[in-house]
Parts: sequence; C-alpha cells; structure tokens
Amino acid sequence: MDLKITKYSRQRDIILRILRSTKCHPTADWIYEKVKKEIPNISLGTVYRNLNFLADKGKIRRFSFGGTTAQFDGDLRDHYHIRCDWCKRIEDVPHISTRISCQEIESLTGYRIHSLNLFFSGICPECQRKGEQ
Amino acid sequence: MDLKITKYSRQRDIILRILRSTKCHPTADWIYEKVKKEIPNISLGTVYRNLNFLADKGKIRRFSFGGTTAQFDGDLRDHYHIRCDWCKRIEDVPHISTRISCQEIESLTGYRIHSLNLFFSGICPECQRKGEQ
DNA sequence: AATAATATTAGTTATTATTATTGTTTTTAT
DNA sequence: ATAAAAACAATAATAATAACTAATATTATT
Ligand SMILES: [Mn+2]
Ligand SMILES: [Mn+2]
Ligand SMILES: [Zn+2]
Ligand SMILES: [Zn+2]
Repeated sequence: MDLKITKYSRQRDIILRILRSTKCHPTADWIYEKVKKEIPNISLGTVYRNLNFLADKGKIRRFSFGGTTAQFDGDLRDHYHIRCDWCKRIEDVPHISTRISCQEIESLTGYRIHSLNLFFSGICPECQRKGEQ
Repeated sequence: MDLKITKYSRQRDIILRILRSTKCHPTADWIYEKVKKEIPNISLGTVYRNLNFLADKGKIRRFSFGGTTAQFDGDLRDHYHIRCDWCKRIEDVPHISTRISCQEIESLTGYRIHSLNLFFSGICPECQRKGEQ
C-alpha cells in the first residue's frame, strides 16, 4: 500500500518507468534487457525483487496467462485482456460496457473482493488472415 | 479436438479421472502424487505430457493464477474462479447472472473469441474471520 | 556535516517447474 | 502374428524464480 516507507532506489524507479511506458505486457526478462541499457550492471534478481515488490504494493499488476512465465502490466486502469491462441500475443481490451456485479459475487462466495480480472482468448485478426495455425 | 486419433493409455485415463474427481484446481505434482497410488512407477514427465496433451485438445483447462506453477481444471462447464489473496486458495464461482457480450469484444478487437475467463481475487471468509494477514 | 541504522544492490548459488531425450513397452492396424 | 505408431519410465537439460551474502546507497539522528 504505502510505497512511502521504502527508500528511494534508482533501479526501482527505472523499472517502473519502463513498465509504464510500454503497451505490451512484458516478462521480467524483457524488462531486464531494457533496464540494462540504462544500468548495465543491474542484475536480474533486482528486477524480479522490484517487480514483486511493486506488485505486492499494488503499484503494478502481475499475472500469467497459462504460460510458464509471469507477465507484468503497469496500467492500473480498469481494463481487460485478450490472448491469441495461435501467436500468443496479448492485447488490452480497452473498455467493455457490461457491468459485473461484484456485490453479487461477494454474497455468493462470502469473499471480500479486491479485484476482477477478465480475459478472453481467441484468434487475432492477423492469424485469421494467415489461416490455420 | 479429436481424442479419438490417439491410442489408449491407462495413464492418461487415470490422470483424467483423478482431475475430474476433485473440486480443487491441482498442480501437475499434486496429480502425480495421486496417480502414483494406482501406478507406483509412473513418472512426473508422463503426467505433464498428458496434462498438456489434454489441455491442447480442450479436454481440460490449464491456467495459473499469478502463482509460479500451472494449475488444471477438469470441469469444462462455464464457471469462474476466485482466489484469496492471503491463503491463496482457489474456488469456483459457480454462476453469475451478468452477461458479457462477446460479440461486442469481437467487434472491438477483431478477434474471434474462443473463451472467456473471469477471475476474482479478494479475502476468503475464513481469513476475514482470522483477521489481518 | 558526520554517524548510525537500515534498505537495497550486484553477484552468485540454489531451488523449482517444466521440457526434451532415449531406449523400452504397449497399443493398434494389417 | 507382425509391424508401425504412440506412449512409456527414467533421466538429463533448460528455464524461471528465489535465496543468500557482502558491499553500497539512502535515510534518520545527532
Ligand atoms: Mn493491460
Ligand atoms: Mn474450476
Ligand atoms: Zn494471432
Ligand atoms: Zn483465505
């Protein structure tokens, strides 16, 4: 919750800036390669540590779409995701008009709900054009 | 799609039966431990191979909820999931009345949509009772 | 400003999940 | 019964992530 109680770190700052400046949903390794251009001797462990830290504090999102590696999203605005089953690309679904009643889910499950994640999978336009697989 | 073209395998049969008979959303390793009681010398690789095979054929679901290991679900009926942020348990959300318009998403993104996954996270009733963390 | 306390780091090693390989066995088609 | 194909167990290899440690950077206190 409170990022204030932590000390400043240039590494964390840059990691957060890079994540926020991309539209893709990168892996720790992807971010590592980017940060290395600014801090050549940063270590992958630092990237993981800070990504997990930021995710735990709710400053970024961490998820994985069936794949084996975690992916991160610096965009905290309400939005959803779609993945192509063939080329595996992930894109934002910017806005949908339907409202899902979290209150209904809360009374149905007894949970206090923090977040709602909606993701679709299917075939992207490009793969549709290219045809089978 | 067609499981028919493959040869019969007792191992795959048992893996599928075990997955279908549990309400939890187990990892490959959890299933491995169960299968071992029936086939003591089965190998973990066989479990992985068959789970991936079944998932690729659409006979089971494979996903991971932020954690580092894949989880599987033998229940193909439309239903959604919720995870407790504290104890990490995952449960089914059996049914929700909201309608999400996949057609709207299709026209918005150009994707041909195959599936819709909805998952919530929050605090389970038990953790709420126990209090902080 | 100097000092002390502590968070964070780079570098490294360890762990864990998953996939690939290989030689053998089981299943199916002829 | 024979042969081809698929699946197997066992194992080695890979890849993702976490843990450790001594050094450094940041903050708080004097
Ligand atoms: Mn996004
Ligand atoms: Mn389920
Ligand atoms: Zn595609
Ligand atoms: Zn809980």
